[in-house]
Amino acid sequence: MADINNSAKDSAGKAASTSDGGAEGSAQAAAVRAEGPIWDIIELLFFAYRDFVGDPDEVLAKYAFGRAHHRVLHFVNRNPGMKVADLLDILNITKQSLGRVLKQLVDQGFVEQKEGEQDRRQRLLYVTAKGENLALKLAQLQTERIERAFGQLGPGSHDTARRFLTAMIDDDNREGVLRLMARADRVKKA
Amino acid sequence: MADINNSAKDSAGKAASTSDGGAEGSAQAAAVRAEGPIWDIIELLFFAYRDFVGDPDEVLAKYAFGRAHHRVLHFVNRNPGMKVADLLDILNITKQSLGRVLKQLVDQGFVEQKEGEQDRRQRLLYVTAKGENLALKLAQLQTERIERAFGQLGPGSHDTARRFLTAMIDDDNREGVLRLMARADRVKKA
DNA sequence: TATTTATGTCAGCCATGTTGACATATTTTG
DNA sequence: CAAAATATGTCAACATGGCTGACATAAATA
Repeated sequence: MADINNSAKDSAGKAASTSDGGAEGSAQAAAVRAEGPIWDIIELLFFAYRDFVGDPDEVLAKYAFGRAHHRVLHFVNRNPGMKVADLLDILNITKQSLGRVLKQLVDQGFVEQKEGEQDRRQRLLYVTAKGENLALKLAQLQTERIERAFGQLGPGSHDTARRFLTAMIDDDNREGVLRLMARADRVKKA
Repeated sequence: MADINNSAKDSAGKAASTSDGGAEGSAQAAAVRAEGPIWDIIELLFFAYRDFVGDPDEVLAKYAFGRAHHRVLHFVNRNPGMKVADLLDILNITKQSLGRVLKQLVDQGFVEQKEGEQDRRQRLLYVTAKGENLALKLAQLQTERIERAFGQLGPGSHDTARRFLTAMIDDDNREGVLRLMARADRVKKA
């Protein structure tokens, strides 16, 4: 409630919404809406994401790294042995852009590249111990925020958050993302 | 900048309270987890947000605008009559950075500035009809994605998404954001 | 052998963030 | 009222991290 559905209904105050009358939830989603932007989610995504990615910034600054380094470090840590081309696909940037930050990470000993065994053209990417350390430190900051959020919400919030975010991904990309994540978990376990 | 206040402490859920027995919520979050990053949410936030902000890009490109323009246009549309200083606070950028994109939006007739009535130093910001048009077009794209997501999830998903995202905002920023959003809704209705 | 593939690199452009210094008009204050 | 504070704008310079285009190299593959 709070906003949208210009249906003249009021909403006023009521900040974080407590339990809310359950009735309108379904009616609103299926029938009532259908007109006017969903301002609350649009704006909350902006603010939530801003704070979420803001956490690691101070730490990164100490290494003279930016968010680009963070993204690279994150995915290499999560997918050890990945190809440069895979990383490019995930990040959706050009190899020139990647090259810059990757070179810094390699030069400073956070990431290393190993020649592929079957295909020696490949430079498979791995984090060093130092790199894993930093990746974990950054992930921990973000995890604390997520846990604070889950702590404020009820049980099952992890699952609903995951389902919501998953549904927000491009239809023709969702499977790929989920496969990537599943594979990362598998590899990490080994 | 921006920065957080983290500190791993605080969790006492207030503000978003769940309505039901909060006991298990906190127990689960505090006791059961407590080790290892929450990789899935971290990564899903990355991918979901990437697709979410990616939608408007094509449209913006037609006007030779970028995401910076989008953000300005969005908040001015949502908060007509806001001061430049307010916008700077929300966007968390310098006035020089804002100045560039704002000037373009004004020059091209998407935003206009009016002298404040009580305080004539202020340049209050308003979208023009043209500006509102574009803002709505962009918001509509994002709304469609959100609706697709809600359609895939059950009823009540709007509410749970809102609560999750709200809880992800900095503790010492949440109230301000909610106040801003509530005020925007009020003004729009008038 | 010829071609394609995986990767890297040089050079330069663009968008958008930053700092610092300063200008101008207006409001507030001592 | 004069002085200080405030709201905004602007000039100049710089950093980061995107981009394109062109080209180089080694290795796999046809």
